[in-house]
Amino acid sequence: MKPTDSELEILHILWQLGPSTVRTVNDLLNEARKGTDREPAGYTTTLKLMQIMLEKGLVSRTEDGRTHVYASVVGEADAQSALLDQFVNNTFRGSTARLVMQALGSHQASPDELEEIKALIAQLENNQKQDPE
Amino acid sequence: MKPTDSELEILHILWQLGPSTVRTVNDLLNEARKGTDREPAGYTTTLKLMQIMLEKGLVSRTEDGRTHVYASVVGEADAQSALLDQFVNNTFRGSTARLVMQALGSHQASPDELEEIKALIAQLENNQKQDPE
DNA sequence: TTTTTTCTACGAAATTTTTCGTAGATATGA
DNA sequence: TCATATCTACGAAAAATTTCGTAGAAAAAA
Repeated sequence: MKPTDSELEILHILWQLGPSTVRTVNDLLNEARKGTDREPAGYTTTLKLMQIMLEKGLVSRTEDGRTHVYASVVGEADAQSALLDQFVNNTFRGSTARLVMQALGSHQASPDELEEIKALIAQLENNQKQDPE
Repeated sequence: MKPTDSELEILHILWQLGPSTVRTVNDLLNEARKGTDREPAGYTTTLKLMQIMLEKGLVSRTEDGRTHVYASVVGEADAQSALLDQFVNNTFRGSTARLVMQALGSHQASPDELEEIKALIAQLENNQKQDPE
């Protein structure tokens, strides 16, 4: 299921920190919002959001005494992959190549990053030759 | 300004068709929705959305007799670039490289597309050498 | 023990997005 | 002409998302 923007914000924190309490998530959330135009979120706001995410199955939780510890159900890479899929469809009409071109063209990647990407392409091409299904 | 999902759906049609009437947009919208799980949109729904987009400055319009002809104010590439920016920030914490890796890794690109991308990288590297600002 | 702090649950207000019904004007067809 | 179809404007309902206040339980501090 597709997380909303706020939900994604929380998932990021869970991915970074691993299983966390609402308090921790809320603190980091507001830390991250400093310097942006977003207002800090109240504690119960974050709590409510995480409860909703639990209902949706986006996160799981375990009890640790009185407090609840939440964890993301999906891994970061899987979620990114799914979101990327939707984004490519929505915004680039399904063309991965156009996305990549746009990304490399208008947003600078460092020489190191370019090297990494080149290496990946080389590897992909290799697989295609050796493993042509 | 950031278009909502529905607004983006309409922008896609305007980009494909160029300046269009509400009727045309609505027809294509519903055509495109066939086969998906989205319900077809009523005419006045699309009309209202496009009026709101006009207020927001996402589209412009001219009168052709009794009907209005709407056009996207931003070009597709510009819009994609802006959306990509947000998406990279939201979903990949700002790392273009990780986005590209993920895109190439889990979503297949054809050999031709890989060639294109390689060419682009070569060009970028060239520019970096010649034009080191 | 008493007060203060820190949790969760929950309802509901506020906001944003999406949908549509109705009214009135203009064109089109019988 | 007269009915029918097509358009815009507009208000407002419906749905989804975000925000927060309050209440009550449990823990921590005084």
